Order: sequence, then structure tokens, then C-alpha cells
Amino acid sequence: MQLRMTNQREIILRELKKSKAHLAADELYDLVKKIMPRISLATVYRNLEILSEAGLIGKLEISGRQKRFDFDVSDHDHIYCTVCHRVDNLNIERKGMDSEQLGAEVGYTITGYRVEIIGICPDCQKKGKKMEKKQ
Amino acid sequence: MQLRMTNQREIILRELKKSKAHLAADELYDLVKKIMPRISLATVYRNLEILSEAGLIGKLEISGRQKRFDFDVSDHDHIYCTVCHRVDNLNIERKGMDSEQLGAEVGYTITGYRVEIIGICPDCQKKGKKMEKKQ
DNA sequence: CTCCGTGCAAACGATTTGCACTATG
DNA sequence: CATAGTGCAAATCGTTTGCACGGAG
Repeated sequence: MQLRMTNQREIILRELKKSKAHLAADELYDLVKKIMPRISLATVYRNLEILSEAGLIGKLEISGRQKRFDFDVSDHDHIYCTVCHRVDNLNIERKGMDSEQLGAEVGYTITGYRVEIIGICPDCQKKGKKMEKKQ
Repeated sequence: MQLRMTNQREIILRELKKSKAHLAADELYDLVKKIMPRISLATVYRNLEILSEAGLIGKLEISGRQKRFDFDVSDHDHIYCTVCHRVDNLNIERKGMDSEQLGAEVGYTITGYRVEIIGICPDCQKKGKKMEKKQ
């Protein structure tokens, strides 16, 4: 099964990288549609899946919501806003965590791990304060 | 808004605790239906939400499609099997992680964080080996 | 007797799939 | 020219909601 670099695949990849954000499929679809108006949402889904399997982008399965896709494939963690569901990158020093050993204790073979910090992003904090005043 | 301890709520809570597992709503629904056959799936969803808001159970919004609910409300992390989607408890020493400070660096107000180890559980490792032999 | 909770069915949002057609390598 | 990829619509999966009725406090 070889990958063909189709026009739609190329644009999807390029627009995600260009956005420098952690977009969900439908958000990226809106961007890509501006360039290629007849593209289908299914194609965006299919390609995001394929590109992440190929290691060209990252897949973020956070919080049982929409999957988001990461333009940055280097090793890093994420911080998640519970209000607007935005995701930002984070650099955590992962000292003192031996995931292999922890997994071994419960009989698991470890393939990776994920640290996710949860909070409220700067924008939503501002909006929250406005709301308070109104009420 | 006070909580009423209805029959269905009591059974849902009891069966989750009894299972000692991280069940998804439909799995718990199957269990509870054996005891109260006319219960509706919507009731299970509503109660799981309410019980987790009340702090009587934990809600897990980790990888995978479904939310899972935790019989154990004490502070701990989780390990997730990518093959069967099962979740187990884990005790990680969270040394060397100052989530407050990390959040502050990107302007977030932190409400919590989540560490999730990802791998393949003992059962699926066994099954995997069987599959290999067959092929 | 007051509302919170329930069952049911329908609605919903995100994602996937079957199909016939298109176009890459 | 074989076969991976596409667009479209319908299907699916997990979850939520509106509504009229039922039962806990």
C-alpha cells in the first residue's frame, strides 16, 4: 500500500502546517475548501488519518471530544482549555517518570504516554471576567 | 438542586463500584439492565454525569471514543490499552511536575492535569501471539 | 404537592463507509 | 492501466434532549 501525493492530500498537509494550530477535521475542511471548493469532508478525515499513520502529522485524542491534528510531530505535551477546547503546545521536562517500569508493574507493554494539562486559556479568562460584570 | 437517591441511581452507583472497572455507559447499562430491565440508556448517561459532578464517581475523558467512569475517586492516573480500550489504574509519583508553573508560562489558569500511559494490556498481548501463530 | 427523575423516541455531532467515478504513478 | 484516492450520500456510533408521566422527599 503506497501513498500517492494527491492534490487534496498536499493541500491538507500544507494548510495544517501553515495554521500552526491544533485543528479539528471540520476546521481544516473550512480552510481547505477556500483553496479547493469541491473537496469533501470525508476526504479530509481520510487523509488526516492516513497522514498521522504515516507520521507526517500528529493525532490528538483529547477528552472524548473531537480529534485534533498536530502540525508539530516533535515530542511534546499539550495544554487544553476546558472552555473553548483549544489546545496549545507545552514543553514538559519528563524527569522522574519511568513509564516502561510503571507499565511493567501492571503487565502492559508500553507504546507511549501523554501528559495533558487542563485549564482555562488566556482568552477565555478575559471573556469570563466580562461575563461576570454583565451579570 | 438537591439529589434524590432513586432506585436506578443507587443501582448504577452500586454496580459500577462492584465492577471495579472503568466502564463505558453502554457496558454499565448492560449490567444494570439485568437487575432493572426497563431502565433506559438515557438514564444511565444522565446519572453517570450527575454522579461524577457530585464527586461520587470519576469521569475519564481519555483516548478512545467513549467516556469511561471510574469507581475509584481517589487521586490516581490511568493506563490505556490501544487494542481492547480497557483502562487500568496506576499510581504515579508525580514528582518534578509543577503544572501550575507550566500553565502560567502560556497564560493558562490550571484546574488539573492528566497523565495517561498507553500500551497493550496483558490479555491482548497473549491474543496477539496466538494471532501470529495462526498466520 | 412539588419538582426531580424517568422512559421513550427523536435529534445530534463527529466520524466512517459503500459506491461509482477519477487520476496518480 | 492497475489500483489508491475522491465526492457524495447514507450509515453508524456515542451521547443528548424534549416531552409527558412517575415517584421521592
